[in-house]
Amino acid sequence: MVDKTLRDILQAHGLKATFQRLSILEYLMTHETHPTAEMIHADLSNISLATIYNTLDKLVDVGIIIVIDTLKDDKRHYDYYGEPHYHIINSNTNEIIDADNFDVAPLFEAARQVSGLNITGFHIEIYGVEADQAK
Amino acid sequence: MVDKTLRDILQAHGLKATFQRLSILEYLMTHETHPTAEMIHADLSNISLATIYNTLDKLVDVGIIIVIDTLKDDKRHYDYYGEPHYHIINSNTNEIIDADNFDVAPLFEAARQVSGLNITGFHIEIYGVEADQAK
DNA sequence: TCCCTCTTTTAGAATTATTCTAATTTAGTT
DNA sequence: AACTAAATTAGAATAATTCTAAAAGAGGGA
Repeated sequence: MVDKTLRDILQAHGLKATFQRLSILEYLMTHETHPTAEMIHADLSNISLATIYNTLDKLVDVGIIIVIDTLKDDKRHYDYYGEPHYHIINSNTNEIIDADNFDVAPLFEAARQVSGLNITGFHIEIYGVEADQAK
Repeated sequence: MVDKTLRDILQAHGLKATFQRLSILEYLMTHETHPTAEMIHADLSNISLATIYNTLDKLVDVGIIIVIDTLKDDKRHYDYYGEPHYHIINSNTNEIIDADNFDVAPLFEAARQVSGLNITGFHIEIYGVEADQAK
């Protein structure tokens, strides 16, 4: 049934449900680690690195996952994006916290007013430091 | 006097005011193109590419400029960040629009509540498509 | 169920943006 | 004017990501 759900998610986005895609999607849905391609490859070592990259690209294209590439390590991190959310990044540790306690509707409206575009998505990263070393 | 202001900006952030840094900072302040290191190097060809990268890193570190690396071209784009603002990205054209008609204070407060961190900055990118091709 | 076709996967090579190195120059101070 | 730590530089090195072209697999139709 997990498998069924995963198939449904892929097919709803027009992607064939291959073993590799099911594995990678499940991995992203069950890990809160915001992994890189290499990290996924280390755990799913029976899937080639090229396929990891190909699949991640596809999942990003259809909007199932998103990329975080603002970390200091210069690698792309991936995040399952079932529910839209924003990220809080601890600049001391590079830890990424998922959060959704903010309504983006007013921001969308502001962006629409400025640009005239139909808004399709967002990426928000908030940076912070541990409170006792703020200054 | 422009030069004076540029020196002041650099020195206020603890950076020596070299010819190269003055040139690159002025370039970023006077171009709305959100250029890459290569684009800057193409225009300021008397400055070595290594120095362009070094200088951009320094300017990012002290917060004078920010990086946009969510574009499809897989290159880092840089943006003078004199006044905090957010970005609206036209997914059809990759055009980046600077906007500031949104108060981030409530978002900062939400992030502080979730994380307990002292919030130091933000990165917001809103994606959109031209209205007549939204669906 | 069994083809058929188009898509996906794969290993390894290739690419290229960015970083590193070590030598030279420079900014800012004494 | 001299000093010293910091900055610049050319070119080599790195490594994340992309490409290639051959093999395997998914899913629809008969």
